[in-house]
Amino acid sequence: MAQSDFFENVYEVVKLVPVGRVTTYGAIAAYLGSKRGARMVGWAMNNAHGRPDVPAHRVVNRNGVLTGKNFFGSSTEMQELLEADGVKIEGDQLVAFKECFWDPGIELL
DNA sequence: TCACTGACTTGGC
DNA sequence: CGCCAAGCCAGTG
Repeated sequence: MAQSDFFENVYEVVKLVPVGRVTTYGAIAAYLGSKRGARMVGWAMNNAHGRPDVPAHRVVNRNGVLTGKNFFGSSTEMQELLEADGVKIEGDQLVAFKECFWDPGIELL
């Protein structure tokens, strides 16, 4: 395994996120079986930098805020990528986040 | 081997 | 309504 099955699992879920949709750390963590393990998802995203196939910009916190935008090349790069996907951002926060939310535990069910 | 940290979440004050 | 503290999992020092 590259890093861990946990990380690989997170990558696959994020890669499965359709364009124009977003998911949350908690949703992925819950999908993996660890609701509180949302932190690990963020950690996986950090490792995701070596995975260009993993659109980490489509992963936000439960509030729909681009928490990890600072981890990107530019603080606005995450927002630009999301807007390019067709998502609207306002004040580092997702607009109509509920409508754009993509839950793997439901969509992939 | 133990301890700390971290892109979160939830609850309490 | 806003801030603080605790919990969880895995990786790195």
